[in-house]
Amino acid sequence: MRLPVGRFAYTHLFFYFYLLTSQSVCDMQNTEREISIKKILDTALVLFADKGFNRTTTDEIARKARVSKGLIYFYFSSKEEILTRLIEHIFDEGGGEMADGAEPLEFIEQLLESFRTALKDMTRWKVATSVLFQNQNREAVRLILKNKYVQYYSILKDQFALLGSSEPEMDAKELLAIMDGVALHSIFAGDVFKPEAVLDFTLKRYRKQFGP
Amino acid sequence: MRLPVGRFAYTHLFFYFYLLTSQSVCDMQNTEREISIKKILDTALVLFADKGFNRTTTDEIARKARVSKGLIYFYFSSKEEILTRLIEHIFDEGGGEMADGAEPLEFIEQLLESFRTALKDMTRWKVATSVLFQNQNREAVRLILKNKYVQYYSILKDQFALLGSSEPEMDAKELLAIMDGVALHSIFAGDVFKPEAVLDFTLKRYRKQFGP
Amino acid sequence: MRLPVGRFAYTHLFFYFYLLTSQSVCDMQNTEREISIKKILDTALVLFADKGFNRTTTDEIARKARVSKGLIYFYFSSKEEILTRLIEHIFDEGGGEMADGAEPLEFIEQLLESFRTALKDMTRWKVATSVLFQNQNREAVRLILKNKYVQYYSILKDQFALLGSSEPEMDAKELLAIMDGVALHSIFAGDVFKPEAVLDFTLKRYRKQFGP
Amino acid sequence: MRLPVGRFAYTHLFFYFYLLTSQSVCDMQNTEREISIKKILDTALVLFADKGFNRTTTDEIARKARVSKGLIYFYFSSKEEILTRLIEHIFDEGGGEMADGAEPLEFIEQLLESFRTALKDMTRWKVATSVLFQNQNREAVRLILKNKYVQYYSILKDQFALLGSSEPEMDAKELLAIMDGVALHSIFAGDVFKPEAVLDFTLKRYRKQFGP
DNA sequence: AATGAATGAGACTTCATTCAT
DNA sequence: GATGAATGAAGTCTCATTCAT
Repeated sequence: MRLPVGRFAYTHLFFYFYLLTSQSVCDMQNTEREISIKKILDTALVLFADKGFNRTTTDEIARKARVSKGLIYFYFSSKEEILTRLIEHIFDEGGGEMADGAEPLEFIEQLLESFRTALKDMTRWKVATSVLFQNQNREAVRLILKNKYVQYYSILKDQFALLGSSEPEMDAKELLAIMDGVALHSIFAGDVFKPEAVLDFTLKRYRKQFGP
Repeated sequence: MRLPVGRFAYTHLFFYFYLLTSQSVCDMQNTEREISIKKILDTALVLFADKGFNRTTTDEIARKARVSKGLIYFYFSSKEEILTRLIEHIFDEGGGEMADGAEPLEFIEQLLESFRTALKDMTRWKVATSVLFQNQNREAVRLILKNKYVQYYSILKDQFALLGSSEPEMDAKELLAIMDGVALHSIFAGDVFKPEAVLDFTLKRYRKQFGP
Repeated sequence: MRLPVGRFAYTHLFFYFYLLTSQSVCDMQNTEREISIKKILDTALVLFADKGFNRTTTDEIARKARVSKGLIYFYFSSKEEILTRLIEHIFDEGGGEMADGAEPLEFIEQLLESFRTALKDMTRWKVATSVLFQNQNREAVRLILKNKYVQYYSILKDQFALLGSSEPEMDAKELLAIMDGVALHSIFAGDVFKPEAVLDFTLKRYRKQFGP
Repeated sequence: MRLPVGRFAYTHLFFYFYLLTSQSVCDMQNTEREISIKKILDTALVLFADKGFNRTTTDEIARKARVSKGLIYFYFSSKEEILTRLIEHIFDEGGGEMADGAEPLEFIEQLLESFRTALKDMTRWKVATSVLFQNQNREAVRLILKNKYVQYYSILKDQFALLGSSEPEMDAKELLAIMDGVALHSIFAGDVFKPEAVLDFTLKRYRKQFGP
């Protein structure tokens, strides 16, 4: 069985944003068109993360991206659309590699492992939340996040079902909550909280509960 | 045994904010001055929660609070100061009551119960993130949150110890993560996610693990 | 013959302003009414001189004068009226003493002497011009200045007539121009210009022309 | 002998400002950019002169210049910067032509003649004082003015020396004082004072004293 | 005589967006 | 494709003035 796990690791909200900022927004850049779009998106991403959506002006995006303001509106219908496209790109981005045909428990282990790795780069998280929370009341943003959430939740649910969980939905939701809760606390109290410890603790519990 | 539980309910980040918004910002309202300030703060709070700080205009605050725009600047030096004063009030607010001398498991039950109640008012949560992640305030706010976190984490840790947990620190941290993770997801996917279900699920696990 | 010379010394624009700032605006202060008015005028004067009319707010006048903003409008119909009353006070202020029954040449000598004295206090002049020029396009201010100018010009003209000048009007106007021109240049180039020297030079010319 | 008289006419403070306002602020106006900047500066100058800096609104500048309010802020960072740029232009402006190799007396005649012409346009003078006496600019402006003063004073002093004056420094200073004094009085009492008369009177005196 | 809370018109400024070239 | 000058609606904030007490 071949699960679409290659992309799974980026399911949850925060983790997605990590990737957002560590990679280039768009890898295709053959035509001039794509080069320009990429320049705009890359620049906007850094600025949105740094100063927030509202405080970033199209003027600054144009200046830093070394394109004219007019060109931005040639490719994007509005500033809002830059944000939307940015978020869509994030979730379409390829993720890390997951062992093919892994056992469910192994799958979760790998997931938490890569999550812990991501957590170590704290500055990345901050950038992510900055973008995320400053736009939480934008309906467009909320919808994307919600859809992605539902989509990936079902994958995790299946894994717990394969593990033999009696309430795979609940297990899936709880794990997602733990991950994002840990990420959130890392931002505020990372120095005293040691977030990775909780992930291990949770994993240990799964092993005891679902292991051989 | 008398635990300082009266304030416990406000431990975690988001829950704090719930209280902020569910109560009146300022209780003294004898003089005209205080009545006006209260009207402005109360109105601003709801609007910030609803639309975010940036999208709320002073014009709208004035209109909804039924005061003139000038009066806002008579009491607050800027829109930013309204936000600052709001945050200060949050952390000065007193908390609710916890059953005195409750059993540890009962204590956690009550905690999750009041948390679930808070979660129902979704718009309230929004103010928290909106306020928290404004770039410029972040460091100051982060410190306050961190201190609160550490302080209340120790209380929860003690409860798990009383329950007979072999790793009370981990249990405490995990529970806090679950709570804030649930809160976070409620914002984005509350309609499909049913956050309260996860809380029950977790509680059931505690009962099985620590119950009689 | 008794000329109204006691007041003459304050004829020209700048010299008037010197007195304005070196003396209290109003000497009567028996009743509470007069005390309050005096406090307001005195405070406004310093502030207008320091920051200019526009940049001085009624709020600041009230605060520094230790009266309420309402009281200012109880005694003055507008901020503009404070300025007008201030300028009127300046021109009504008593001046220095002039030797009674002095010879015309002696009269001019004394005039220039007291003018030179006033010039020494450079900061005073700056304050004067600050108030004066910042309000030059206010018609009310211009009218007061103009009337005073005409009034005192006629006194000086008479003195030159007594001296035997063939064109006393021209002599009077020229002398007034020299005085204010000297004052003006003192502000900008006082350190290199030595304004008092010009006054002596002019006086020497009068002595040669009109003297015995 | 070739005196650097070409620029002499702008020696004294006020006269400088006349030129400022009688000429276009910026001569280059090829590109659209320069045309717009010129429109804004020219309009602002007239308005500042007429109503003073504070009473001139950006709205009015935009309306009279027939550009949008936004365009003003596209080229100038603030209303204050318009003022600053205006002052800079003043001192960069080239001056009029003086008859080459003129006799000293002729030179002074021409000087006073062009000065009298300048005086006729009263509104022009106002911008000078309005601009000059804004508190915040004073020190910077004062220095520029002082340097110009010293520089051109020396030219006038030489002319009086050539005329055979026994005290050319004093004559030079006195003449400069008369000119600026006359200008000053023109503003306040121009309608009754007839400033040009004094200039003729002074010139007549020079003719009698230094003429053939 | 005195207070100070309250008002509202209008100021400066910002910035997403358009459009002629 | 690309530019950048131009727009104008909307925002924050100021402050002279009023008015109930």
